[in-house]
Amino acid sequence: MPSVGPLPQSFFARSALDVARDLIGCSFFVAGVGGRIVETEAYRQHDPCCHAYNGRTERNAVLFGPPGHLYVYFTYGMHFCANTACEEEGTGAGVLLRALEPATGLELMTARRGVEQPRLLASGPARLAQALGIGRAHNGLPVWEPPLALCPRPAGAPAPEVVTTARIGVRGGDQRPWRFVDARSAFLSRPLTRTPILPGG
DNA sequence: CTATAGATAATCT
DNA sequence: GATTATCTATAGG
Repeated sequence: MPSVGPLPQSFFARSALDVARDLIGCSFFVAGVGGRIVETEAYRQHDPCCHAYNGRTERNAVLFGPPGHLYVYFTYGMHFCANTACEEEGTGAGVLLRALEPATGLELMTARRGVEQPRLLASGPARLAQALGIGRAHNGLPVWEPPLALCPRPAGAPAPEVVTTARIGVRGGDQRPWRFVDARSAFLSRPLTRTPILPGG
């Protein structure tokens, strides 16, 4: 019998690289609003681009906590972004949720975002957070309990073609191939044609 | 199509 | 005081 429940905590107790890759094609919902994940980025503790690189602080504490809890941060004076904490407790690693294909709650997402085109609803980490209504109140919540839900790809749904590129907007223009995308998705924050495919990941 | 400026405030040095 | 895992609007080719 196929499992139909949410992803268990053990899913996140692995390398952020593996989690980021395996999250492509899964679905994420906040209070029933969400869709299919098409873009993620991995951040590991000893990578200078990771918020946990300089050690634990009040802001990044969730990254060092148990895996599978949501790390929400505020940046540029106006944007929230959401990650799932990964690897074992005490390790500062996570996966940034960068884009999803809207599936449920289209009307609410449209109202929150103030745009009409489905392409612009959740194609980018701050857009995704705004569309799903993610804010400080969600920081630290486990993703397998309401109001959050992170569900595996339905049995029978085709496996996505996952491709890796450099991460977007990171300091130093770091070129590690730690961005994971569904190569056939039309809902990426940046098209693959402008983000050269890198080997490995 | 690409490039760049401006918004705007928590966080960290 | 500097920086920021971004987004939008606008200007230019």
